Amino acid sequence: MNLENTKAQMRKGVLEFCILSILSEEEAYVSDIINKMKEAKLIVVEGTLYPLLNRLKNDGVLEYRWEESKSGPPRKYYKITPLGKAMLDELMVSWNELIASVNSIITI
Amino acid sequence: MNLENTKAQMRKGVLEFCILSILSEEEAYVSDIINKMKEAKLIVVEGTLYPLLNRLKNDGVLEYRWEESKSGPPRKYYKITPLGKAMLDELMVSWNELIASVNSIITI
DNA sequence: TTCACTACTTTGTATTGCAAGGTACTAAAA
DNA sequence: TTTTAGTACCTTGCAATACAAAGTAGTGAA
Repeated sequence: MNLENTKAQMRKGVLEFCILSILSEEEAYVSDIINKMKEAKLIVVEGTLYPLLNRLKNDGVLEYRWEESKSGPPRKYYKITPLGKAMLDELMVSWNELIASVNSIITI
Repeated sequence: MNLENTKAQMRKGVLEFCILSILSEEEAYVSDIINKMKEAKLIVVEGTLYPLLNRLKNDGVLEYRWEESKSGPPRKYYKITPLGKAMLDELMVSWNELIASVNSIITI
């Protein structure tokens, strides 16, 4: 048995979807995102997030701006692009379809 | 944008959960599983399934028996073990928690 | 100038889904 | 008998990616 592993797989599956969703509400930098995910009981760490955000930026679904901070180095604030919004809309559909699919399996 | 990729990630996340769920209902061999997943609109292929079933067997959550076939080589029929049932129960909880988590994020 | 804190970045590893190709069994066709 | 078709199981190699861990660099206080 490897419960934690399988649970982690589930969590990973919705990672991008959740991050796009968070950034569709308001700008955020990495620590903000980690905290918001944590509030929703979804643990995610720096080493995961930086490459992921970069990937999403390269895909054109996110963009960022630098902002000075009073307590340390400047921060990269990410926000969603119109293309990202479109993708989020489609992922919302996919997420609901996935729930329906899983539901149809577990209620045989 | 890389929608198909992200959708695939979501699907992967629930793969083990769905397979355990299917095998908790009745024995099945690989083609059965592929077909049942397809009915639920979840595509999965041989190359994914064989290593996965083996992994789950090694974890003690699945077991199998051979059965002769009239139309070809013998088939490996998999079914869930008591340990697998226990895991499935926990995954069911995790799945519902994940839905709640994602829900709390997308309805900010 | 040293330390603590914060933030961004990179490297290395392990997992794993999947395409593609391989082996082997049965039975029917040539 | 040999070939072909169909079915089923298995393996190899690759690419994606989450994550731990270590690195770089900015600010301000001790």
